[in-house]
Amino acid sequence: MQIPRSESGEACVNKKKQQTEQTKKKIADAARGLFAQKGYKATAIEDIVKAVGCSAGNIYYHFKNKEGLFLHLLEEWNTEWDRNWLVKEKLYLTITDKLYGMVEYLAHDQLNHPLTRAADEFFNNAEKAPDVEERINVMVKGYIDFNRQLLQKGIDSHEFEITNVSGHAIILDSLLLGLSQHCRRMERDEALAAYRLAMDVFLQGIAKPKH
Amino acid sequence: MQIPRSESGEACVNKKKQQTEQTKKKIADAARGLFAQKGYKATAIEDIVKAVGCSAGNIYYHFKNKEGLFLHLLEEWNTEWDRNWLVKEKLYLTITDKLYGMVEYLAHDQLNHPLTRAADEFFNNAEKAPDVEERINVMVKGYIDFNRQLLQKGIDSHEFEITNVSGHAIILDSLLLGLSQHCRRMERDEALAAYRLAMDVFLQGIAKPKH
DNA sequence: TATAATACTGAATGAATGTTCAGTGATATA
DNA sequence: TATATCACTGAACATTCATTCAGTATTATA
Repeated sequence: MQIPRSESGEACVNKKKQQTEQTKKKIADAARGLFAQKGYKATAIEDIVKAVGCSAGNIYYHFKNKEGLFLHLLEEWNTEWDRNWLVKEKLYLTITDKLYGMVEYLAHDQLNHPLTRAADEFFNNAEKAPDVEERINVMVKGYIDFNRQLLQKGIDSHEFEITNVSGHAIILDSLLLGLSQHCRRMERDEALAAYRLAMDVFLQGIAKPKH
Repeated sequence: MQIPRSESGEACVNKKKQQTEQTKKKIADAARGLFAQKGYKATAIEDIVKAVGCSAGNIYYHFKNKEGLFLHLLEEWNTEWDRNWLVKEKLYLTITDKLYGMVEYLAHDQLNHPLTRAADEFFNNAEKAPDVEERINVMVKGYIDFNRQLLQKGIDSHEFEITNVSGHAIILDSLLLGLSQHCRRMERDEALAAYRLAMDVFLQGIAKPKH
């Protein structure tokens, strides 16, 4: 790894870096669209090649392989989601509201961003290299941790009264994961209603017992 | 379709019918094991051929194609499940207990019967012929109807007090669907605990508000 | 300017595998 | 016994597709 000298060399070194970044982005953008539209397996490298207008070799120059390209897209999507959520989160005061806001955003994001379908196809595919398995595990842990933190905050603020936080974090993720699969068979409004109802049930399910 | 004359011809006609049934069963059994072990896509017809000891053509003589064979296994599994549940159900008096019993049985069945994994792979695969899509839709509707009926009974017996029965039926199925996917990353005991906790949350989530 | 490093090409590779079909032997029917 | 139906064979077919790599073009370095 070389660091360009900031005075003279910068523009020159950047020309390559910029080119790489630009190409990577072009590939990623085309791939994202195709994966979302056709699914993971049904999208051939050849399709991406045509869409980008570059060679197949170039894709393998910038990404390890098809799996690596797809994982890159998923990780990009996750960081983007986190970034946006950090802004939205501030709009809600209670954790209960945050959870409602979260599923609302999640539902909108998934409904507008059909990479979910390809992701489910990818995650549920049985044949996976160990390094891929590992990157998926990290992602799943991330989702559950996200839930855990939210739930913990709700406990701290005395909105819920659960003890098994990790367990409930998985329950919540399961609910949302299953729902995202069912929502494929629904209209938009129906799907949004289902997400809200799911959160109703979950929140009542972890609510403090009324005395 | 010819009906064998019961007196003289029976044994003769049955010889073919029996052979067909026997072969179909042999293929189904071998395929079930392989799909469960290796997943849907990773199981080649060739593998099944080797396991059964018959020709590839024979499989296509008895089943329309690979998808048809797999769907046959799923439908077989479902009817078996229903048949067993009908017996078990009687052990539980309240609907609440029935629901706990149901997830318990579901969890055991899925943990012992790893066809679930292949099923998820199959269901989540993007490329499906229209007739396959249809058979899957029928199955999914069946799962939701099953939940709906249980919930309706719980309403009739005044155990719950929900109005949107169909919606809750989907929520319950989502929860169980998502959970079955998470449980792949768990130990057996952990998975069983997760199923129970899920039902705790769901039941409290639809419980009558205490006055 | 010469050399090195980088970005990119695209045809060739190579393996996997679902499905078919002409043909064979066994079984039922007349 | 002759004919028709059925259960079965298995090699060949047809297609798909991720991945590689020897070589070219562009850009940076000394």
